[in-house]
Amino acid sequence: MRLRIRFRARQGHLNMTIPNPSCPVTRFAPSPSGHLHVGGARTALYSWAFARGRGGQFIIRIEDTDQKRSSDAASVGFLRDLEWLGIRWDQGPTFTAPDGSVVGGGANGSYFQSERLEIYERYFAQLIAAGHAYEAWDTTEELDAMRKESMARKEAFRYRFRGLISPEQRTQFVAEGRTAVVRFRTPQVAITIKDDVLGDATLPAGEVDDFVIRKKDGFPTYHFAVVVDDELMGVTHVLRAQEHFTNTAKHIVLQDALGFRRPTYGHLSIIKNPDDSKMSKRDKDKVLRKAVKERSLSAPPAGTVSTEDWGRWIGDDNVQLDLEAAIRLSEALKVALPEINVDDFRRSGYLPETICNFLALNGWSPGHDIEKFDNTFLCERFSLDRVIKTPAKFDRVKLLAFNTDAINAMPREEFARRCREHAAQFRPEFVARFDEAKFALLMHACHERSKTLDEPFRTNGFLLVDDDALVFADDKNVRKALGIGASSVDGAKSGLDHLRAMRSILAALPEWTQVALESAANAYTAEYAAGKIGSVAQPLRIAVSGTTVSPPIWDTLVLVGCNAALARIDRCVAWASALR
RNA sequence: GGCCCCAUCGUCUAGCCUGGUCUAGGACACCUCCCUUUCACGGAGGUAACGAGGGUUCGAAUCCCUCUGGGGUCACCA
Repeated sequence: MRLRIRFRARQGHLNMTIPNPSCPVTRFAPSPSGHLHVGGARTALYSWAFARGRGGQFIIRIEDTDQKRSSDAASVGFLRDLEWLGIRWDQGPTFTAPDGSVVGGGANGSYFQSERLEIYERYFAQLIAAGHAYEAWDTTEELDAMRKESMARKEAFRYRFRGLISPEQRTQFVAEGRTAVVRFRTPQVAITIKDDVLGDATLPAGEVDDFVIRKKDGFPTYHFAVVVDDELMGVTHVLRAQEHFTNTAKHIVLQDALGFRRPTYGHLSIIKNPDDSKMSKRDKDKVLRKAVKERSLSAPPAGTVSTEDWGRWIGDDNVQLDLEAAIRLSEALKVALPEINVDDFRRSGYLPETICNFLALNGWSPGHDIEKFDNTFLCERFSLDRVIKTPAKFDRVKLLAFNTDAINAMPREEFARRCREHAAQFRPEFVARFDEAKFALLMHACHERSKTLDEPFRTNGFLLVDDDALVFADDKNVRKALGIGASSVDGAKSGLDHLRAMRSILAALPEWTQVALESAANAYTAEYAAGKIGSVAQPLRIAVSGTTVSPPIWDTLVLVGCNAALARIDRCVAWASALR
């Protein structure tokens, strides 16, 4: 059995760290396809906090044994998202953080499974020599047929050892062009899984079949690689998604056959969507596929997805569109993409510390009605016995409330600084449009009413449009504020009348500042609007922003600027006059 | 379907292990009122849960059993 794969790196993997039993070693081991989603982020957070709070080590390992689905870009994305959340690894792929510090490295590398093939080979050989594993030559078609047969008998298909083949038979298979996989010869005994979250569970004998440990392409399967690497990297505690719970039996029999130690396991319940479906990294694609199907589209809308990508994507439900393409397609199809990935939440302006806090609370609680805490507190207090066993729904509304609280509690300068960083990445048009002072004013004006770092930009698009291009909303609120369609009571002035009057007053102002604007408006209001500032402010707001919602009006007027404000008022007066 | 796991307000959860202090606490959402130049924030109230049925016990959200409901898993994916 000789591998034809070239090893990319092989440094360091013989230096095995002997863990101090009092210091736990945990790991987060994503497979690099798609993006880090909130479920994975929570697993990473718990694993990190568990090790950190106990003076242990936290490892990142990239499980890229599926050549078809793994990508380097995804690996980098995972690392970036983790680092952004404040989850830093003691060992793992090296990564340069935005602040310039380097995370990762370590003596137990490589931390990419695709670079550890040589190691796995040794253990395959060990297992085969001991009679714990054997070559199996079945073709995919043969296996499918066996599965079908089992299904017809209403039984679960379980592959069993079917006796050693003769050397002649083996030669024959090779001549036919067949390639063998290696299967583990699972002992037919009951297996007890010890789990610090779910408690212990015993699988009856015969539940686990002779599963594949080495694929045709020479790569180990997940089960094999995870067992070998956890042992070699000295992992003491494995926290992972509940979908792996039954798999643990496979890992246990493998560990026993290999003479490895058993880590302590903790399986975390899944995180669900509000509609009870499983929250998955494929949810966005699911939404898009549904929309495509409903519209019976046979080709991608122009400018969204390349024909090649489209074909691949349509042909295989496991294929995910990259984010940019997904966003373009969602806009073309007019459907909203659910926020699933850490990256989605960052784009939407959520704070990493809030995400961590909220994620931690989704499945764990410190007790005593404590809800708001930081990662330091989490590390100090996190324990497996307080992890919830039941699946939880991810409540974006509550997350937003947490984010709002965190933003409101932030010092003004910090809010401005972080918004600017956000804008630099996601809203460059605002950075380009405003000078330092005006940008600061926008931040100040929006701070207390912002729920995310993105909100000052998302809600104030009117600041960017040309005066000629501003669209005035023709809705109930606008009509009411302008007095359109209403008959005058006792000769009182309408909002539109106030707007016309204020136009002249504003045009004559010696300086365009909040103080000057406000005092001029107050003076006018006292005399002509019975002191009701709202009846004057709202028409102005509509004129410069197009709607009845904007930051505080005097700030808004300064942000828009004198000339633009007057031009907009003129346009608004003309527009509203025509409405009557 | 086989196997495994789970079960408190609409949602996230505290309480359960070590039965009484639980006429079940907090948070988000929702409703009412107040504040207010819009939106948002904020303030004061309010509605709202132990899945069902059996036990055990003086006493059960807490312990046991059954049912029901939910989840996970049965790949050469992880």
